[in-house]
Amino acid sequence: MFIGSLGGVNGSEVLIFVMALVIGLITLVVRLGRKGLGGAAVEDLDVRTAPPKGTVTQRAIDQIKAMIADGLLGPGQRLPTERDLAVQLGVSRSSMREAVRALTFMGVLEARHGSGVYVTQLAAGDLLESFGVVADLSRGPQMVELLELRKVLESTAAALAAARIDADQLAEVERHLRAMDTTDDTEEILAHDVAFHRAINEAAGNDTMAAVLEGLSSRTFHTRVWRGYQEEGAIERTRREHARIHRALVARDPEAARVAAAVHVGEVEQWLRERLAEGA
Amino acid sequence: MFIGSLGGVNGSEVLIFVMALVIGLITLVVRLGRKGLGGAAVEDLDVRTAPPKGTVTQRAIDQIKAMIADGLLGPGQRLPTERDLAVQLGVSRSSMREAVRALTFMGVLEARHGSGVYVTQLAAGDLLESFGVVADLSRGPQMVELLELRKVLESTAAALAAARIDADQLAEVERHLRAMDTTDDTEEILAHDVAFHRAINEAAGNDTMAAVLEGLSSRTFHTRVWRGYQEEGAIERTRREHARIHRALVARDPEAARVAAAVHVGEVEQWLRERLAEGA
DNA sequence: CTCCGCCGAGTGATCCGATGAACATTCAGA
DNA sequence: TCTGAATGTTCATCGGATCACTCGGCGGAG
Repeated sequence: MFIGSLGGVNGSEVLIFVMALVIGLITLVVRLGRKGLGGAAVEDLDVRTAPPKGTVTQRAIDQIKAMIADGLLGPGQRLPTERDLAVQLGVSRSSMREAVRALTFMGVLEARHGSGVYVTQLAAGDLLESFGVVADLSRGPQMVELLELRKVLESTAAALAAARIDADQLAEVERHLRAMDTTDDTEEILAHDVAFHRAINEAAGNDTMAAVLEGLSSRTFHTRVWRGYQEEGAIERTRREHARIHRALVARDPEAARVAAAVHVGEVEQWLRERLAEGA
Repeated sequence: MFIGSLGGVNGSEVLIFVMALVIGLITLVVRLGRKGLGGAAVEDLDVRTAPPKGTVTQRAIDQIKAMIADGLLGPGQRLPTERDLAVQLGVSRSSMREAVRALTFMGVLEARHGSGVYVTQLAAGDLLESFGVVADLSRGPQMVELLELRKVLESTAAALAAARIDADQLAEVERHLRAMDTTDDTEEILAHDVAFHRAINEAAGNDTMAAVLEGLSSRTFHTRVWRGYQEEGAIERTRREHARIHRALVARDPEAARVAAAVHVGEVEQWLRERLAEGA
C-alpha cells in the first residue's frame, strides 16, 4: 500500500482522508450524544457515572461489583459477552476487559476461553487467593507484622481445631507430621510443614480464616523466612513444637493448642525480629 | 498533515515507510531471537515463559511481581514506559496495560497520568485496599465467619492498644466515643463507630493488622449487618460496650480490653448467627 | 436407532494503531 | 529572576482485526 502511494498520486489518499474525517465526525457525535443523555434521562445511573470519579475502568469494576452485590448476578451465573457488556456499561471493550481482568484476578469472576465469563462461587478461598501477594512482596518490619498476625490467627485456629477436629482430619495432620519426621530434604519438610498447618486450619471450621492463613503462609514467604531460620538448627525445635500442637489436638485441649501454636509462630517471629535488629 | 500529503509528493511518506519497515524487522528479529534463545541459553527464564502457563497477561503480572520481589524494582521506583515494558516482556501494550491495571488495583503499582508507572511504598494499607471486596460480596454463613475473624483480630488489637496507646490516640478515641453519644443520626453514629474502632486498631501498632481490619469493617458490610441489628434497640448496648472498651484502654488493662472487644463483636456475631438460623 | 467425528457459530485472548488528556520540561519574555 | 506558554513524554481510552478455544448441531458409520 505504501509502495502504491509512493508511485504516484492516486485516490487512496483521498479515501483515507475522507474516512478519517467521517470517523472523527462519528466520534464527535457519539460523544455529544453520550453527554446529552447524561443530562436528564438516566438519573439513577447518572449518580454513578456523572461524577467521573476515577478512571473509566474503575467505574466499570464498581458497576459489576454492584451488580453482584445487588443480586443481579449470582454465583456461577454467566455474564453477557464482553462486547455486549461493554456497550451496556458505555465503555470500550479494552476498558471492559481490564475491568473483567481485575475482577478475575481478585477471584470474583472467571473467564472461560471460548465459553464466556462467569461469576465464581464467591467462596472465601476464591476471593482471598490474591491475598498472597501481600506476603510475597512484604519485607523488613512488615514481615514481622505479618508473623504477628499469623500468630494470632494460627493459635485461634488451633484452639478451634482442638474442639472440632474429626478423625479423618486428625489422620491427615498426623500423616504430614510423620512425613516431616522421616525425611531430611528441606523442600519436602517445607511442603509438609505448610500442609500440616493447612490441615489444622481447615479443621478449625472457618473457611474465611483458613483462606487468610493460606495467603499468609504463601510458599515464597515461608521460603524467604525459613531459609535462614532452619539453618540455625531450628528443625528439631520445629519438630518438637509441631508434636506439641498435635498432642493438644489429640487431647482436645483448645487452650493447650492455642499456646502451642502461638509459641510455634512466636519463635519464628522473635527470631526474625532479632535478625532485623542486627541487620539494621 | 493529510492535506499536506494530498497537495504533492514529499519525503514524509518515504520516511514513514522506512520506519515501518524497520520496526517490522525489529519485531521479527526480536521474536525469532526469543524463540531461538528459549531452546538452550536462558533455561531459568524458560521455565517461566516456554510452557505458556495461563494467559499472557498472567505471565506479565507474575513477571512484574517477580521483578519487585527480587528487588529489581524498589518502592517508589518508576517502571519503564508501557511501550518499553511491553517489548521487554514480549507482550502487546494492551496485555501490558491489563497487567499493570491488575497490579494497580491490588495496590502494588500506581499509574500517574502523563508521568509514568511507579511502584507504591508497598505498605500494608496499599496492598490490602482491595481486601474490602471480600466483605462487600460475602453473604450468609460467610458473614458470620468474617465476624468471627474480626472478633479475633479486633480483640487482639484492643489488647495491644491498651498497652501501647498514647495520649493523642486516646483523645482521638474519646472524640469519636463522645460524638456517638451525642447524636441520634444513624449515619453519623455508623461513621463514628467505624472511626472509633479504626483509631483503636491504629493504636495497636501493627499496620498490617489494622489494614486487614479496615477491609473487614468496610462501610457496605457494616451497613448491611447493622441495619437490622440496630433496629432492635441495640444502640444503647453498643454504647455501653464501647464505653467498656474505652475504660479498659484508660486503665491500660490489655485483658479487659481484649474481653470487652470480643464481647462487642461477639454480640453482633451471635445476633447474625441466630438471624440466619431463623431465615434459613 | 445410536454413537462418533467433523465443522461452523459464538466467544474470549491478543494485538495493533490512533487519538485524547494529564503531567513535566524547556525556553522566551517581562 | 520569575512566570507562563510551547513542547514533549506518557498514560487513558477507543475501536477494529485476527487468532484460539468451546460447544452444539449435523451427517455418516455401525
